[in-house]
Amino acid sequence: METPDSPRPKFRRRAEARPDEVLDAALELFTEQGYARTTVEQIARRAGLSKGAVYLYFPSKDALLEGLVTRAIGPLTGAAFEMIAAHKGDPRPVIGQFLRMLAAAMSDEKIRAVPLLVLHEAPAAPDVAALFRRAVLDRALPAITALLAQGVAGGHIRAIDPELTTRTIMGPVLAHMILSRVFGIEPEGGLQMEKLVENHLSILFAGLEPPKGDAT
Amino acid sequence: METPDSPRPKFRRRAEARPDEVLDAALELFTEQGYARTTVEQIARRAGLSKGAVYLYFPSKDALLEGLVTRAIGPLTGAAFEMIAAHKGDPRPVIGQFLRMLAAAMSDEKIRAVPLLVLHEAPAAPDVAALFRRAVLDRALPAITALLAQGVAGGHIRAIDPELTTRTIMGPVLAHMILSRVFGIEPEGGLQMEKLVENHLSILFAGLEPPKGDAT
DNA sequence: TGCTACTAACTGACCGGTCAGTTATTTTGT
DNA sequence: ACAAAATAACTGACCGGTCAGTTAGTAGCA
Repeated sequence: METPDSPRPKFRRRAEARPDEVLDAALELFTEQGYARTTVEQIARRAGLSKGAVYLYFPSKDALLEGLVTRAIGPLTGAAFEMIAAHKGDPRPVIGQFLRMLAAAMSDEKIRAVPLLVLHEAPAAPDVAALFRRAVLDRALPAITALLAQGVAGGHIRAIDPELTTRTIMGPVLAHMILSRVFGIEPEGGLQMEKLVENHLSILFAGLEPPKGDAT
Repeated sequence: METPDSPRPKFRRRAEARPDEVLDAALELFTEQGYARTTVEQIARRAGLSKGAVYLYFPSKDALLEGLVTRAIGPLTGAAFEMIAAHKGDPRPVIGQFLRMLAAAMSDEKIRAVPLLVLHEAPAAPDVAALFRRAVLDRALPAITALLAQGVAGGHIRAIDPELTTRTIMGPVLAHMILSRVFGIEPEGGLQMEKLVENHLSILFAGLEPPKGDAT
């Protein structure tokens, strides 16, 4: 967790961004081997440090995992989620934007590595899982649910269950990412996250089309 | 893996199903704590045995994990998958059947525990992940893809990408299961796997409806 | 029925290795 | 010279796997 910048170190022997370098190394190794099979010594070596130096920046191995998650969720502001939840009118364009953004993020290895890591280590690290959940899922899912409910109320989409439909919207992207990473399953010719999203959206939008003759 | 029945033991002190009991205990503990944090001693105790006795039935801790997966995928026959792939006509009823069956299976904790375990331990146990992949995913996904391709060719559904659409079909069920387990995220009032599937199918089927005026 | 011989099933102490975390010491920048 | 930064050697706990020995059941025989 704490990247100790508060007690600002007057100078640093080599770089100034040591904690970040350590986290980068840890993320790589955790991703390759999992948390339990990665030793602090390995992390230190990859970051170009000795084991002891790692403990200068992080109080424990667990703190590295926690630090990775807090670093990843840091940039997430509530603003985007609130915009989604507050949208009036046909929700589909917003859903499209959201999914394309999500897909773009999940195509970047550096970004998707953290959620996948949390996924793998959740049973052994429930605190970290809860942290991630609160920062990400507990904000994203209700926003989409509200968006859908508003769309149903306004007659812009069919009368589906807003909460369950969030799964229909996001599930394919998540599943695609997880299957490709965990089992190496990919369509011929790469991950094709963009094509997946477009194909999915075309089905989804058609499936949400309200029946002819209405408008509240 | 090997449950040694071949050299049939003339008699057994207590039950005959000791290896199964050990696997049950292992599955519970692996699910609760993850593989790495579970000790063989814990497994033995929960199965009502000593650690040494576990090694009478399984050559290593890894073999327990492998044994769980082989036990789980044993009942899977190729017949069901072949039936799906060979179906002629509108694929939607078959997709509905398939998803409802999948949902029912994933509602049973004993059944879904194994895929989730594989998911968590895949980076540390690539062999086991590959085993699961070959037995399950490499059979299910191509079957659905073939079913969809046939449906498109016959004009029963819209001209979507068959391979990518498998993700739209299965993703929500998988994501729902994973989110609920990993993060404890559930809709109000339980997992509602059945309701999720019905809601999903209604959107999906409408989204696959072919445009008016065709039929090959 | 009761005794002996036999063995499958099981136990728990132990060994060897690993690794998170600590500390005494050295290096480096100012 | 001094202190921050970093190191490398070390410690102690933990755990997978082994094995010599114990227990509880069966079989055969009288």
